[in-house]
Order: sequence, then structure tokens, then C-alpha cells
Amino acid sequence: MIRVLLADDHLLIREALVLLLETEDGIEVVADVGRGDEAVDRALALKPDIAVLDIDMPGLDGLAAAERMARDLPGCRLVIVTAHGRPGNLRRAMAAGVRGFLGKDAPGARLAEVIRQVAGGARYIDPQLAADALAVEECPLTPRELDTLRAAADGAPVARIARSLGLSEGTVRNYLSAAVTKLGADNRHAAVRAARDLGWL
Amino acid sequence: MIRVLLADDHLLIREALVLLLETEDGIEVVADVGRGDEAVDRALALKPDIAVLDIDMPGLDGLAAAERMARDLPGCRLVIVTAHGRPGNLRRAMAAGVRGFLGKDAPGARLAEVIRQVAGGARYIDPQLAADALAVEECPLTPRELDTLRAAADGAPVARIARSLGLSEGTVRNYLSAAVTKLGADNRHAAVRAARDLGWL
DNA sequence: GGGCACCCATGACAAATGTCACCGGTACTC
DNA sequence: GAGTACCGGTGACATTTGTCATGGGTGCCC
Repeated sequence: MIRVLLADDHLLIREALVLLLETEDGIEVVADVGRGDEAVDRALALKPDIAVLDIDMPGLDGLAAAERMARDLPGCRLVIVTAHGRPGNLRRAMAAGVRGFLGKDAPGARLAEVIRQVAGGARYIDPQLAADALAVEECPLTPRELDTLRAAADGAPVARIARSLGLSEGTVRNYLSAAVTKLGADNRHAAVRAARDLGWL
Repeated sequence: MIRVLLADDHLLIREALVLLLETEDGIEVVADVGRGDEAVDRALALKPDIAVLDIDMPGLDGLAAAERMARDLPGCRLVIVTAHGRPGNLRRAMAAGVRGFLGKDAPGARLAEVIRQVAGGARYIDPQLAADALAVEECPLTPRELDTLRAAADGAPVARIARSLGLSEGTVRNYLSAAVTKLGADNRHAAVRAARDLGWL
């Protein structure tokens, strides 16, 4: 019997997924939680074979939870199920040691199949998402450029960005200008959108 | 037997929800689809008692689908299930004649309960979302201000906005300036975020 | 050591943006 | 008819921005 912990922030979805997994032979859902930090706590207590994590969650997102669990609970194998198949998410998940990654538009039977495969030691990456991730080149932005872009993401003026990063305004403008040029955007706000779409933010 | 049509763009979620509803007595899922336009087509063909619609969908979003179905299929009662309980969405749903509105963080049993209530002629609005919607004052922006704000949402420069709306650049700047002032934002990009958060965009 | 990438900064200039006053026109209400 | 709200526009101005050249500093690799 494969013991599964399921984490998704929407109760309705979580209950439905539990029901779906319970109809599968050999799979038992030992816990279901709605927060990333709670997922880590429960996993430490219950030591499930597999943790199935959504990315969008309060407290700690699914990827951060995966990173912690990979460190503190190496016996537990990780599967990410997400609505947002951004290349950056996939990359980050792979870096965290996640062994299964699939989108929410996969058929239900596939989730069970992936859980079995991963429990057996194999890996499974959604082919569509993998192709997208490989098609997108590496992020050309330097760490500092990413910082300034992130700080600009909510429409803050340069002065506030400079203060929040402890930089001079001129420096911030230089970084933003470089980011805008590299991304081929009209201005920094379009650059923020572009970077986010490519999963670089 | 209540005949239900279910629309959600994520196959995994949809299958799980079908399973959840099928465990309920007196409810039968007669069709499940992943696109808003498809939902309308299938509903016209099958004439279900209830249509359960997600908002985020390709083709036609759940609210637009609800508006069409309310017009073309008055016998079919509408329930919206969404992850994004923005006040604007709720308002638009009510205007379209939707009779049930609940978040995806509701418990599974509630969905079945709401379907039964709505099939019986009652209404059900998620109390939390209803409170949020009532707490937010009416949108103070004029239609034209909303247009320009929408056109500015992707970071387009004023010149492109003016062209796309057939206005002079000065006029566009005036509308944007008014919107920024009314929303108390630092600039139009922050204004876009603010308006979107309040469900006005 | 030289080359290179990155970090942080300054100064200067052009372009875009935000703000204001003010114009006329339409439509609706009191 | 007066008042009000919205639409569309112009012109002017200050501020914010994007861009460029240029500087010095660090750390890494060949």
C-alpha cells in the first residue's frame, strides 16, 4: 500500500482528489492539508511514501515545501501537481529533487499512475511542460536585475525600489534598463509581465 | 434526479468533481466539458437542470458562458464555482442571473447541497464572498477610464493605447491620470493592480 | 597578469508620463 | 434654463523614466 499525503489549498478540490485516489487500488491517502507548512509538519509526523503538492498554497508554497521535505525527509518522494506549468516552476521543482510533475489538465488516471511510478523509483514529467521548459532558453538576467524587476513588479516608482534595495536611483534605473533591453520589452512593466510568463520571476 | 452539466478547464479537477458528485444521491452528471463555449453548446443540446461553471476557462470564461445560457436557456439554473472570489466576479454573476456562487475552498458536501437548493429554486451565495463584495464600495471609474486602464494593463505605452482606442494621447493621459487619482495609486501600473484586486477590471 | 562578468555608482540627456487649467459638445435631471 | 456628469481635445509644465557613457570595485578563470 502506497501511503500518500495530499496538499492543495482548495478544500473542494482536495476532497475530490482524495475520493479519486481512494478508488485506486494500492493507494491510501493518509493525510490531506491545505497549507504548505502544514504539509511539512504532517509529513514529518506521518512519514508518507509520497507527497502530492499543489504549488499555490498559503503559508509555504508547494515548491518551498518540496525543498524542505527533500532536505528533512529524504525517504518521502515528491510529486507536484499544478495549474501553472511555468517553465521556472518546473526548473525549481527539479532542482528540489521532485520526481513527478504534472499539470491539472492531465487525466485523473494519470495521477494514480504517476504516484505508482514514482513510488517505484521512476520519474515522470509532463511531456508538454517539459517541452515548454526546454524550449525556453535560460534566463539571461543577472541576480540583481531580477531583484530590481521583482521590486518593480507592483508598480512601485524607482525611488521606492531604490530605498527597498538600498541602492541609488541611478543604479536601479540602470538595472531596469538592462532587463528591459534583454527582454525586448517596451518598458519595465511589460518586462515584468514577460519575465513572469517565462517563469523567471 | 437532478441533471448536471459540469465545466472546469482542468481535466484532473473535473474528473475528481464528477466522482464526488456521483457519490451523491439524486445528482447525475450528464456532461463535463473544459471550455466555456463548449459548455453553452452542450447545455443547449442536453438541457440540464443545473450548470456548474468554473470562471477560468478558455474559449469563453464561466461568467460569459453564464450570461449566454441565462439568455438562451432560461430553464437551466446556474452555479459558479471559482478559486477567485473577486467582488467584481460575484457582481457580474449576480447580474447574469446566477443562483449559486461558491469558492473552491468550500467543503465538498456543500457543492452537492447547493446544487440541490438551487435546483429547488433557492439561491446560495458564499457568505464570505458576499461579505467581501458588500464591503467594497462601487467602482468610481467612468467607462472610458476603465477602457484606458484595461488597455494599459499589459504595460503598453500611451501612444499605443491612444491608437488602439482611437483617442489622442493627451486624452488618454487625462483618463489615466483621473483613474490613478481616484484609486490613490502611485502610477497607472499600480492603478491597474488595484483595480484588478477589487474586481473592477 | 589579462580578460571577463558582475556589482554599484554618477552625470547627462531625451523621451515618456503625470498633472493642471481650460475649451467645446452631448445628455440627463431638477 | 441651470446644473451636473461624461466625452474628447489642447497646451503647458514638472516629474519620472529610459538610455548612454564612464568610472572603480570584486571575484573568477585561463
